[in-house]
Amino acid sequence: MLSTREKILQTAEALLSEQGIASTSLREITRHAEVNLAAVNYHFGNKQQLVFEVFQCRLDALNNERLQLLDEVIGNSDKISLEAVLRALIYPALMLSRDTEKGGSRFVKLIARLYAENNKELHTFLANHYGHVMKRFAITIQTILPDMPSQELRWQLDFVIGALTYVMADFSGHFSKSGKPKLDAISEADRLVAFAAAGMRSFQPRSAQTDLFVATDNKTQQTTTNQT
Amino acid sequence: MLSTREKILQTAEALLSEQGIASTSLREITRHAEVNLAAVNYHFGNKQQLVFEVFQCRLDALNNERLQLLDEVIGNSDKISLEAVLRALIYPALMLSRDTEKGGSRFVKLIARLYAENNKELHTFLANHYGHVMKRFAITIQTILPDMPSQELRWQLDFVIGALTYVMADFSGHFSKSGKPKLDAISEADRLVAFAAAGMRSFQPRSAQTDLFVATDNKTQQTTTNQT
DNA sequence: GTCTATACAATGATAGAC
DNA sequence: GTCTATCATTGTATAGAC
Repeated sequence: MLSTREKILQTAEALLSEQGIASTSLREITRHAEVNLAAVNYHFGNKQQLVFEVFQCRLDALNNERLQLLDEVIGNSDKISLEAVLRALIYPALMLSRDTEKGGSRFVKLIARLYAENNKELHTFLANHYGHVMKRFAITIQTILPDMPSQELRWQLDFVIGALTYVMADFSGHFSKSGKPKLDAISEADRLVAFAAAGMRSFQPRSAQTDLFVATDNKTQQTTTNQT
Repeated sequence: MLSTREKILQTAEALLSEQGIASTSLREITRHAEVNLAAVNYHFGNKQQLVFEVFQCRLDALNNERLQLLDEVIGNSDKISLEAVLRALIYPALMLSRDTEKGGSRFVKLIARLYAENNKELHTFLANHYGHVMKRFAITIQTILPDMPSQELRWQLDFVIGALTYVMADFSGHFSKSGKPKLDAISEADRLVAFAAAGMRSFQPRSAQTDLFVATDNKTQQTTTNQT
């Protein structure tokens, strides 16, 4: 027999990721879980905390898988390829987002919903649970691309995470009326890996990079890089 | 004197993008706008429609600016550079997201919040208001990179839009406790343009692309491209 | 057509009994 | 730990004034 807390957590994950946060009432959750309404407040404090805890376990599992893959990549060869590292970052996430059996795809949509809330609590929450993972990836990549300033690397990692989040949440179809033929997770991940790797490798110290742009009469092209 | 409808729209934009959708009640909006609560339902039907209309004018302005820039790029030279095209896509959005004076940055956060709702109405809404813009960019890029299959181009454009959305909403700081020194919009846009251009140019027909990956025992690397 | 006052069901949250 | 009862607030709907 599951504890009241567990019953709430499992029911909440299913309902929240299926219907969204705002559209799922605590009463609906407790009714399906066959527990009392007040039990939510007793065990989790309020609705937001419940939502956080719902995906915390999933988030930890995802990041652990990423780190394990990264360890394998580092351990298996002394010359690490950039693609392999990016793969360790991207694959687990995209596989999870395409896994309908264990509810992974629903969970991913829940993450996307949470993203948009964009509040302070979520900020610190993500910093605590994602921060060390991103840092490890950044450090590893820096051994592969030693000429890239660490700040530049962080921006580029943001680009990659942004693109990943976007395709994970399946926003992709939004811009075409017809929709788009689905690709399997592997192919889609491979494409993103190749795209990201090329983008990262393209970096070269400022100067030769801006010639190609067509000039607009905006502010002058001041580009100060404060770091080596 | 502003019409009731206008007062609601302006107040709603400010409050919604500042506090989020769920946290802003219709009563708060009407109180600040000094109009009656029922006026919202009369003029907009319901809360969701109000939210849509709030950013519709902003969205149109953004896309018109993009298309105008694209026209300039196409008109000014017979050999169009990929960077210039991506710039027309990225610059207006990133400039808007960094414009605190005219409320652009707040508006951008509102977009990000809406993204996560991920409902059917928003899907068709975005298809109607973004679809033709993306199509024009895709067509233009295809003249620059004629060897890229149009499907591949759509995925890559999704990657770019994803990365753009991410940095626009300023999610960037989420993964580090310390935060990150802000860059001006121009520099950040230039970085994303260079990153995206390199990623797009990196495409080459399947086969030579997968060698570098570390093998996992997942599904075989089936990648069918049904389109030229 | 435009606006107002009012009512209603549902929600998240809490206090207190057991 | 669990439950009942209750609260203020929410989005929405309607009837009627101008």
